[in-house]
Amino acid sequence: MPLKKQLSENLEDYLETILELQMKNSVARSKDIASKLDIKRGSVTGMLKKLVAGEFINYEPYGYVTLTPKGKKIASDVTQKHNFLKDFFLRVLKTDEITADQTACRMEHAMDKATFIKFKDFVKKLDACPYCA
Amino acid sequence: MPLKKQLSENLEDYLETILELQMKNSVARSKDIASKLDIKRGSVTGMLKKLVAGEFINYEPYGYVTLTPKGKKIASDVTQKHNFLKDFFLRVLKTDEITADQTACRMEHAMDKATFIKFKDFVKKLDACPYCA
DNA sequence: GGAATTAGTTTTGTACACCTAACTTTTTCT
DNA sequence: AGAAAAAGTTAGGTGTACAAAACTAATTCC
Repeated sequence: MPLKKQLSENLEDYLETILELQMKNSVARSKDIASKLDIKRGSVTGMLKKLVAGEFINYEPYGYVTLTPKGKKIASDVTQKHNFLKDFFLRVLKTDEITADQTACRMEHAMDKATFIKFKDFVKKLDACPYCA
Repeated sequence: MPLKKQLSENLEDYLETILELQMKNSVARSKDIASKLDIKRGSVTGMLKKLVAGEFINYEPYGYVTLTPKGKKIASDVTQKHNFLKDFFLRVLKTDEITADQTACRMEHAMDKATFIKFKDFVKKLDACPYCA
């Protein structure tokens, strides 16, 4: 299995979930990843192998999952996008919480870094606007 | 092949492309769909079958592709989202044309109807803002 | 410490969306 | 009309990501 440069949206979601679980529980367990992503445990095992192959996580059978620096970087970036987008939907567009979260979850993969930076600047300016706010 | 209620992002892209080709060339041809979506002709045939099965298009082997009312509705909705998002990236965030188009193409599937309406209202307000504009 | 429970793994199979290559139909051109 | 080119189809194969079910390892709890 050759090392891939670019991760699928899917694997990004795994990394995001792993980071979240690490934060909350200090370690990420296969079972919890499965339940967060709403998939079966058996499917997780296979995906973890891919993430190991790509050196995004450290993992040995029956062990805990931890992020490599490379994996952590990606997980952080995706999480940041997620939170920022969610906040925008919630606070600016005033959607409900669940929609905001779901939409952010799908969009976080669609926005490249440069566009995200521009978007952040835009929202910052917006928040300072006496008319729009 | 059972009729599916909800279309995959992929099939939405096909419908969007078919509409675009219909506009431009008055009819949509398999070859042009393939080249627009950057896939092989053989793959298009299979996807057209699915769209026929779901009653999103009219199509018979070696014939032209036309959208059913149902298919046209979806194609129009997606196209509208695409154009609006692209305009936002281009005009408000000031990204380059290609990035705007690509990002819109990925995001158009991620935004549900209600959120899109809120987003449109937001941009309208924004355009009227003396500070932000 | 050994049985029961829980967690993790493996295997087999499915669905989707694509490709290649060979084939057939249609169109074009002389 | 008939050959050549273009367009479309079919069949077989790939990779990704999932499920179900049987299996194995690890934990928990008397």
